Amino acid sequence: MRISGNQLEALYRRLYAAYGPQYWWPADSPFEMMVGAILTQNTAWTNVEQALQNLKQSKALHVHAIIELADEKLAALIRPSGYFNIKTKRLKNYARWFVDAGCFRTLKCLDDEVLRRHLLSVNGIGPETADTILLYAFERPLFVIDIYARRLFKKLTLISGDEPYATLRLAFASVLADDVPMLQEYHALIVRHGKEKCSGDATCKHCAVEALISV
DNA sequence: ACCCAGGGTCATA
DNA sequence: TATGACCATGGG
Repeated sequence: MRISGNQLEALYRRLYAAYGPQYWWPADSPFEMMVGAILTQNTAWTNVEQALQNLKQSKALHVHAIIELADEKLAALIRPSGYFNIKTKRLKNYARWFVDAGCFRTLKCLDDEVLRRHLLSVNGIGPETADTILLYAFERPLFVIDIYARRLFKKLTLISGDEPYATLRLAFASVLADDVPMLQEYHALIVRHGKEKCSGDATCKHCAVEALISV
């Protein structure tokens, strides 16, 4: 694994030039963002949109509604997002933790690493979900390593792709600027790029981004 | 019909 | 520490 700040900045500029700003995370509130982060685990976002829409229509997209709603009712609402029984438990675990921890008013005052540990203590919140919540709901500076990031950096031969999450996280953290808007945009662009298909002609954005990076 | 998607937990060795 | 099974819908 050999990652340099210059390479990461060059890649960011190339992604931004190709796709422009993505305006992530798509959510009307921080709490909706956190719910979406759990629902999208190993699931296509289009499925999550359906589930979020169901929750909105039932006025259930609120901490207390999640806590009070019967498991069967909640599971039925989030059904389109898949793994609905597991995700029902995870949403409830998270909502209870969030209230017990004092909601945003208290949580936003915690140090980055303390808050991260706290998030990871919730059953159902792993490193990726915790980091997306930290970056987009709590606006903490960090680089999210998801499946798209692994694929892209592997393709660019900057990583092997099977490094543990902690290894990649520390490697990126040591090299990237603590620029929250940039880091939010960076992750969004990587996902956007991952979904983009090759157009087949010379104007292909996908191929332009993946061309060799000269530092 | 098959494959995978904006992961994480738990049991096993 | 490191694999493997499991969870489940919807779109290509």
